Amino acid sequence: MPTVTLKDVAKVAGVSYATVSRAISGSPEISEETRRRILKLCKEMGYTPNSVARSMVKRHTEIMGLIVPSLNNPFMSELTAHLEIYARTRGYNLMVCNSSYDYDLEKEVFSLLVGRQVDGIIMIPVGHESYEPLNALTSQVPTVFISENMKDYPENYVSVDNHRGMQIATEYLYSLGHRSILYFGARSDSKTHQLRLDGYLSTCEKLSIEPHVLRSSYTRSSREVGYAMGGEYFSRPHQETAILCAADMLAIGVMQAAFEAGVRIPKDVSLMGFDNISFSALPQIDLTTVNQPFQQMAIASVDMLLDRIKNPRSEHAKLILPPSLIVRKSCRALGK
Amino acid sequence: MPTVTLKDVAKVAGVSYATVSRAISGSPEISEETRRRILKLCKEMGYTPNSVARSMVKRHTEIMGLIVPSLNNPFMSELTAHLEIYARTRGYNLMVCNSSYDYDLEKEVFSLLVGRQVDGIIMIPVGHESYEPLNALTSQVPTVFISENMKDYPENYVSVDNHRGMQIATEYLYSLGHRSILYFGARSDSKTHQLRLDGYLSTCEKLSIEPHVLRSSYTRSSREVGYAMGGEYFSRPHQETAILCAADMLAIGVMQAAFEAGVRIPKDVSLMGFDNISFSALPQIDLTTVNQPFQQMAIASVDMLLDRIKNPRSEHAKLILPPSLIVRKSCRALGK
DNA sequence: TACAATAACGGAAACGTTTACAATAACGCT
DNA sequence: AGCGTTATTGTAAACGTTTCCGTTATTGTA
Repeated sequence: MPTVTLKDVAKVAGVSYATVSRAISGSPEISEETRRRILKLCKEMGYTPNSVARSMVKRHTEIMGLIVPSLNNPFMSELTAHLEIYARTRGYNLMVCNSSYDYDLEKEVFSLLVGRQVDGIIMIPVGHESYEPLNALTSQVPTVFISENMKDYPENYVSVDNHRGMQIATEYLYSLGHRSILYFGARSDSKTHQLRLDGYLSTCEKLSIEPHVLRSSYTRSSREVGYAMGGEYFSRPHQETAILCAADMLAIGVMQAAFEAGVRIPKDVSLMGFDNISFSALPQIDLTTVNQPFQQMAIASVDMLLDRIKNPRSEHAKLILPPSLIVRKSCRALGK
Repeated sequence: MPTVTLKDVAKVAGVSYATVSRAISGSPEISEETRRRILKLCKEMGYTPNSVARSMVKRHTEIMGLIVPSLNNPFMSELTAHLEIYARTRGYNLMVCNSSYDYDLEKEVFSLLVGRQVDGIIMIPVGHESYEPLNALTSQVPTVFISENMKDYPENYVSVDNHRGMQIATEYLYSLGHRSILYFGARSDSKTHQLRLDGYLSTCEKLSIEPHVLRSSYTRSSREVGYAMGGEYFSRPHQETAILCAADMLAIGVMQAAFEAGVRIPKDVSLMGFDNISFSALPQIDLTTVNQPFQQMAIASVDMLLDRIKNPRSEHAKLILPPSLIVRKSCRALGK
């Protein structure tokens, strides 16, 4: 409890505390002999540098803020794990905040984090129509988004190629013989979902098949939403042979609704997701989906942020990672 | 980028910066008039208090450290979410670290966090035989564990009553007519798993049925481990009518193995888990299990930590929350 | 009117570091 | 011997707050 400081060490070492500081910081302007002596003393006295004091003078904290809408969603938590682990290898700790899918809360925690003097912020934004209101915030501290961003407000972000991903998915379904494909999406106020929808729509056009879109009034792609949408859909007459969901969680909810409605997957209807969260690999779920390269995204995000911290005045950066198809058992080929 | 400080505000307000400080901190020794004037000015100038500087003089950071073995496990991530949200309502931010189930890494990040001057640490420990090696660490900063702790080294912790939970589970299976119950557990070097096993064992004895225990050589209760254990089990002759798993993730893995081995749940064998992670409610899984009250545990943990921060010299505290039975569809009653 | 009490504010120290600058010592060179 | 270098160390300022203490102005009281 009685924390030992630089001064304490200096006192018993009989040197000035600048010397002690130099010993620990690995400064060259100190003799090897005294360095060893002091380092040994530090160990003995149980000295740990106070990084708050250090941050005070160095003007940076070596802390990154992370804002996520939720941690219950495996997509977020898996990403968070990668983020934290990689950031730590680069000497940064993560201060994590839930925005709970709340737009105001998101802004609030953002400000909170800049007050905390984080060196930068990584943010998985809740769905926004526009990023404009965030600009006042992001000008305060280097920020990178994980997810697409509005074109009219270029910012730094890394993302999977959502448009391409849905194209891949749609084409896959088409190649299986499906001509009537229903798209299940959340409300499109998020750029991510807009791009996914566009990917589907444009591919339909290219393939000359008619698009069918069902969009939830909710903005979140949760299991509950998928369950509700699926329930309603299956309770009415329907003729689509495949359902393409904007997110795995949605698909898992749909699967649940299908199960309860007695429609079998993939026998009666094929089902695809997007994200490739770990649970979609469960044999009971076994969802064919589009992969997001989580770890790559995490690494790219912190690298990008690091870059912007070093070089805040640089051009806005973006990195769009390629998605890939993960074939499992939730889709079947249509006999003619 | 040119951050505005107290002094800047003071300068344009024409007061000393002590006055500005008083205005924001809500000190009584300032006139309402100047306070309003200064607060308005702060808004205009976009001043945000530097909490690093504040921490420097106040000697606390209002930051809690959180150490978890993993975030991929829904048990951890759900808990983490609750922890963060509740801590924030109490004015604390969370610095999250993965120990990656690595004993040495756990100690390393612990030290890292105390260097960061966190006011306290909440820790979900990787399984330990003994907490003794941690004592050197926990003496440095108030710590509360989530999970049972060694009896010989009393520490602060909150936990679900693991013993009682397994007792409930075993009795439930018994009440369904099962007399031959297999216990699937991870290697027992964690107190949690020890207590769960004991709960099973003692209940077997009470009920006069013979216990059957299969323990993994791995310490983690992951889906992969459950899958491997289940695969091996189902590939040999077996006669147990029910399998009781030490954790939901384990059970989900077993379920996968059962599926592939052609054994149907609950028709051929009943299956129970422990934890009640959100995914166990999926209709495709629908696992009967024992509930851990996540939110209660989260709230209790930060309250307990807050308490110890205020009062470091107090008695060690512990809180054991009652588990409850969650009946779903993975167990069936045995006809005689 | 004089004086004590109080309200409002300013000055300055302190928190534990880093670092620019100054100081000293040791050394090599001419 | 004197001087410039260099290596090593010390001194002190700075980072942005909070807070103790002192000062001034204002008010109330006798």
